[in-house]
Amino acid sequence: MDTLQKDDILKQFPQFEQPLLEEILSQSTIRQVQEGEEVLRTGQYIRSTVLLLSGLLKVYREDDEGNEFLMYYLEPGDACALSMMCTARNEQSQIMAKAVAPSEVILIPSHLSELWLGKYKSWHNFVIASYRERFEELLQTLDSIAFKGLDERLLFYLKRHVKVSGKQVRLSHQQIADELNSSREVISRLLKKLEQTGAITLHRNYIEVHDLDLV
Amino acid sequence: MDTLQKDDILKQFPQFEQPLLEEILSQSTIRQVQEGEEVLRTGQYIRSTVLLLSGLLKVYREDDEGNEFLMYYLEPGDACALSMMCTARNEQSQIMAKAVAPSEVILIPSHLSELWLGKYKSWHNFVIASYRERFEELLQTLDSIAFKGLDERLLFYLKRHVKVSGKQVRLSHQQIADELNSSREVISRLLKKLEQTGAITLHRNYIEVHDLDLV
DNA sequence: CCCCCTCTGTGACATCAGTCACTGAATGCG
DNA sequence: CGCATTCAGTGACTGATGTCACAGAGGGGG
Repeated sequence: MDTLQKDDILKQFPQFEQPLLEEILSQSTIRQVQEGEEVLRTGQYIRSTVLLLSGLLKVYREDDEGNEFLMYYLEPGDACALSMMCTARNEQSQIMAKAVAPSEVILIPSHLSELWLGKYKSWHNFVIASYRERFEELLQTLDSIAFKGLDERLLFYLKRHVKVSGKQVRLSHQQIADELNSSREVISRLLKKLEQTGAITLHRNYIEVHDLDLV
Repeated sequence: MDTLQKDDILKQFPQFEQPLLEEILSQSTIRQVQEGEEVLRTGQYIRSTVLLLSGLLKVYREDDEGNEFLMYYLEPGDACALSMMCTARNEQSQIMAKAVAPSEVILIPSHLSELWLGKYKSWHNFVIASYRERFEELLQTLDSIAFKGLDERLLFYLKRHVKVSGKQVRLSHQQIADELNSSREVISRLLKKLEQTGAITLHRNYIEVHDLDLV
């Protein structure tokens, strides 16, 4: 069992040094997360760094009235950059993370992830790279909200979704509307227009994507 | 002169260890920046980590059509987190940074700032803290764009401006509109409304802020 | 002191997005 | 099979923001 887990981790995090992998195996816990389950909540204290072993997480922001918008997805091999930062100062999460598929996450106690920064070069590089990648993705999201109309944002959203989970987008219009902080009717109309261009085909509860770059 | 500079640095970065300060003094360059001058440009390769010694920088995003929006301000003692991250991989800047007042910046060659992460605990903490603070500010900006109407965003903008440069806001309506990616007429109207509540008084080329929390 | 240029104020209108009200279609369950 | 529930489609309306056109105010330089 242990060796199996080790292989799993190795596969997703091939860049880690051998001794680091050993430490991860012996010191961290692996948690199974169901689809729809929350991994991080806004306001929660963070005591672990979160690495994703399998599945898919969405990281999003939620305001006081329950509005939300998607920041980015985390795929196997990714880490929640925010959980690394909060960790260092024992602070509260500013974001929500929820499994959109059954997932396995590795929880590394804060003090270790902190310690490893100095101890393992590969860990240090991984943390810096994670910060940077998330920051960049966040900037892209920000751009699309700040500069683009809903039609382009929808395209951007669909492209990203296709990238992480394929051309069968299994989402209702309502779910999409939520993640874009919009309303169902509006999304329905825009999707209809997209269908008319031939880029997608609409079905109940899922969308078949053909080619979004045509548009 | 050297000792004067050292005192200056000490004053803004009291958390740095003595040997680190020595290295900064001997290895980095200090650059005077005029008001309006660009410190970082989108697309530019970054070879230095940027620390702000005096003055004020605004960090913002610009799209292909010249639209912009403000991400946050950097004050003396702050660092450009993005310049730290790009640095590590010799990558291109994703953002713009411009002096909004005459400023002095410290430019630290990338390889040193990288090296110091392992060498100086205080540097390491500083870098992590910078990442985190910028990320949080960016999230706030994002929230206001995603969830709030222009009226609230304007309030948020004014509050932030007051915090970094006082209650005499020396900006034209046009400049504010640019930083919020809006248009002058709209900002004029909203400011007028604010004036009617007594929160501010409008003048040519500047706004006198009384109390923004009244609103 | 006058002229010009920039900044500001304001009404009319256009456009995008959100809301409401309703219909019909697909699915699943008893 | 039939009903209930969820999902999707659509027209009418509203409100916020952006655009256009223009007027007036303030300040600085010749």
